[in-house]
Amino acid sequence: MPKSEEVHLCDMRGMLSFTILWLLSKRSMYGQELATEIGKRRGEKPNPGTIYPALKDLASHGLIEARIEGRSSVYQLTKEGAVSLAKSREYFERAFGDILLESGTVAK
Amino acid sequence: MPKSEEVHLCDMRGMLSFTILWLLSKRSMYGQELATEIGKRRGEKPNPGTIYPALKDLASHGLIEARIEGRSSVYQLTKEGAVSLAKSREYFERAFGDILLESGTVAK
DNA sequence: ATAGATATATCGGACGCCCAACATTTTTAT
DNA sequence: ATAAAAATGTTGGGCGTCCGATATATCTAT
Repeated sequence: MPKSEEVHLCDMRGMLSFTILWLLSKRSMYGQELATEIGKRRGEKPNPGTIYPALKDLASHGLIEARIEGRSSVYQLTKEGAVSLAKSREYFERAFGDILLESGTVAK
Repeated sequence: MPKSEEVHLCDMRGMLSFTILWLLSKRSMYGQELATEIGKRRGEKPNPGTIYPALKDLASHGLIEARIEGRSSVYQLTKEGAVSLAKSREYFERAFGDILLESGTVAK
């Protein structure tokens, strides 16, 4: 949304690290795979300059780790990452749970 | 979370404007009321330096408007604000809906 | 072998968010 | 009238996010 012609307000940027941890809790992925997956959710695929520094940061804090596989490096969640994800999700639910619930379209 | 002693990763900051618009769609509120309400969700009440600039910004873009009432100024959503909220919520649901759904604790 | 596609990576700049601290105005209590 | 409380507001700094541009290495066609 950032670069859109629209009134831009409510930018909704953020939660990148959280989303990455969540995606990696589903299955191991490499950078571009993550970017594509995030793009599905956001509408626009994040740039390399967005995704790789985020991965580097998460790795440097031990929340994810990479193993090289051919031309790409596949990331997977560590135990610490799983703990961090659980805590983050708890916070996320408390902060935004009812906003999503009330809106009907998420109806189960 | 920002100032916590914890490993701090997955900061989860953000979505302030979105949350404010959503709260104001429930009922009109003044600054400190909004701050308290946000504090319930986040765990910590945001500082004046966080909440007032955000309100000023939203008002300057016509998404909310204030009417002075005694010692406080009460904010309410404008039509433009309601439109912006609807769009933001749409985005929010697409980006994070399934993350919340899967986690059980939001079960309806 | 060469060209194109794929994936990773870094840099500069911008912006929203956020806090701590300080300051001001207005209401309320004594 | 004076003090305390409530609410608003500003300033300075830091951080995560994000883009556009640029660069490099590696696979895969031809």
